[in-house]
This record gives sequence, C-alpha cells and structure tokens, in this order.
Amino acid sequence: MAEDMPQVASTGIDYGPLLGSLGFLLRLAQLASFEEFYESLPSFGMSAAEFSVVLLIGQNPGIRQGVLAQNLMIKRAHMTKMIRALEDAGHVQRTIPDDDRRSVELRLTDKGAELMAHNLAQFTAFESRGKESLNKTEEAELRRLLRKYLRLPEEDPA
Amino acid sequence: MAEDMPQVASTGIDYGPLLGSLGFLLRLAQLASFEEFYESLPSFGMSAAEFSVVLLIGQNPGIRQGVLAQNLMIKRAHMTKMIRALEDAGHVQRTIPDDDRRSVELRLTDKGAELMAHNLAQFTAFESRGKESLNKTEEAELRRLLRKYLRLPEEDPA
DNA sequence: TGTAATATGTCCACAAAGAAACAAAACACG
DNA sequence: CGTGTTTTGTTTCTTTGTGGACATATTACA
Repeated sequence: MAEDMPQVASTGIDYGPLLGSLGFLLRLAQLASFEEFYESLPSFGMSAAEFSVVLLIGQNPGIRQGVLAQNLMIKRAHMTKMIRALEDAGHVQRTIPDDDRRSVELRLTDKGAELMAHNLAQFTAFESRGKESLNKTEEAELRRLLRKYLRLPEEDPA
Repeated sequence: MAEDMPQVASTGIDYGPLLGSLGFLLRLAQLASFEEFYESLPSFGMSAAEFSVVLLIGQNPGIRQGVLAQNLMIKRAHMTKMIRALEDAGHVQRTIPDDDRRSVELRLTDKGAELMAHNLAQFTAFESRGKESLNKTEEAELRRLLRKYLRLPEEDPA
C-alpha cells in the first residue's frame, strides 16, 4: 500500500487503543488544524483565539466577558488578560453598565470592526480548505458532527 | 423549540461564521472532551497527555523521544520534560543505544507496564461514552473522519 | 580523512492557560 | 435596614507548552 505518503508523522508507529479514543483524535486534529492555520495565513496580527474573540464581540455587541469565556470554554482569568490586550491594541472597548457595575460590556471599536471587515473573508475562505485529506462532503459532515457533539446550532445558511 | 436544554453555554450567543470553522469546532470539541474526561475519571495519577505517552511507549518499546514528540505533535523540548517526569515517577526507562548515542530509547518499567494493565480498560471504556449528544454510530463516524483527516490508519479490529 | 551539514536531545527564557484567593457589587431575605 | 450569599471580574502563582540557541553525535561527501 501507501509507499511514502505524507502522514501526520513519517514514522508509522502503533497507536493502539488511542485510535479509538475520541479525546485523543480531537486533540491531534485540533493541533494539526491550528498548525495548518498558522502556516497558511501568516498572521492577522493576532492569534486565532484573539481573532475568534473579536469576531464574537462583533456578532454580539455588548456581550460580557464571563459569557464570552464560558462560550469559548476558557477561564475568566484568562479572558481578562485577552480583553485587556485587545483593548490596548484598540480593537475592543469596555463599558461598565450602570445597572450592574460588576460586569463589563464589550464592543468593537471602529478599528476592530474594520479589522473584521478586512479579514473575515480570508478567514472563512481558509476554513473551507481543510487538510485536503477530506473531500468537501466529508469535511461538512465532520463539522456537522462536531456541532452536534457540542450541542451547537446548525450552520448559518448565510 | 428547545427550552432550557443544557448547552455548551447557557447563554445562546451568535457564533456567526465560527459555526463553519473547522478549527474553531475542533478546538471547542477538544476542550469539551477533556473537561468531561477529567470530570468522570478523577485521576489516573497523571494527565491525559502523560497517559498517552506511557501508552505509546508500551505499544512501541524502544521508541525515541523525538518520534514520540512528532507523533503527538508536541515540541521536543516539552517531551524532554514529560519523559523526565515519567522517569522520576518510575514509569519509564531511558536507554542510550550504542549505534546512535544522541538518541534515547524509551521503554516501560514494570511499574509503568502494571499501570497500563490496570487502567487501560477504564480509559478505553470512558472513551466510548462520548458526550451523549452523539449516538454510537455518529460517534464512530466522527472518529473515522478524524482519523482520515489526520491520515491515520483505521481503528484496530481488536 | 577532514569538514560541512544534519539529527537529537537539552537548556533557558517566555507565552498561554489554569487554580485559587480575593474585592466589589448585587441579591436574598430575616 | 443589615447580614450572609452569589456573581463578576481581577490578581497572583503555578503548570503546560513553545521558540530558539546550544552541545554532541552522526552522516555526507569532497
């Protein structure tokens, strides 16, 4: 069979039971995906994580930090740091609402909105490239199963 | 529709184009999977990453650090630290082979082998539980697509 | 053989992310 | 009202993982 096809690794090792482990496969796939992402789109001027935060704030103006953290499954402590960095970079604006002065409402600045306007298409385009090991149908099915696994709504018909 | 079904997050936010992003979905799914893993199996005495390293060494006696790092997609520098910890814990044994004295061959100690013997079944059992948002067929299909995405061989018929 | 290029693991400095304790505001409710 | 509890975000400390320079060993090859 396959002679020298580029694999995840050149050395064909025995993965044993890990091939049946969803967590292991998800971990590896995520790492592979990010690696490809950073290779092919050499920099939006921010990390993929930051990009998704900015995008979500754009989609949900006034969203609070904690809600963002919860939905992205990262800790509030870390979100604090990310938001501060995005604020320092001038992409995000923080507002303390009068009706609950503990919380922080987030919105994009003009600069942040412009950044999205310029780069969203490129981001979306990349995402549909995949790793070329799956065809379009398979990749769509993979995304569908992941959304279902995560109990997320179906993709925008947009 | 769905009233108050437990979702990834209680607050239904607008994910916008991220719902079509394979990388984003993989990231979230991996985090969700690990969270569930650590909740339901409160500790093998080591992290999931270490467990997979020990497992792979057991499956591939004499494997070298770099090969391990490459296949797990982590950096050699980090693998050095992990192996050192596993060695200190007495699970792994390092050998410098005579034919290439740069490299390090890894094997399980008796203690490491015993740890696998005791916990592998439990590990494997968990993995097939999934998140209960996918049925057996869907979860198997998800794993199959992930393996294909990663260009990994098909699951052991074991 | 000798010299350059490569492979392998390690060291050090740093970045990303989490854990736990904390402060301030909001809420519950006697 | 006042006091205890919960929510929200922050601070500090630790863990996990990366980046790049390095030392040593191996290989290529003139």
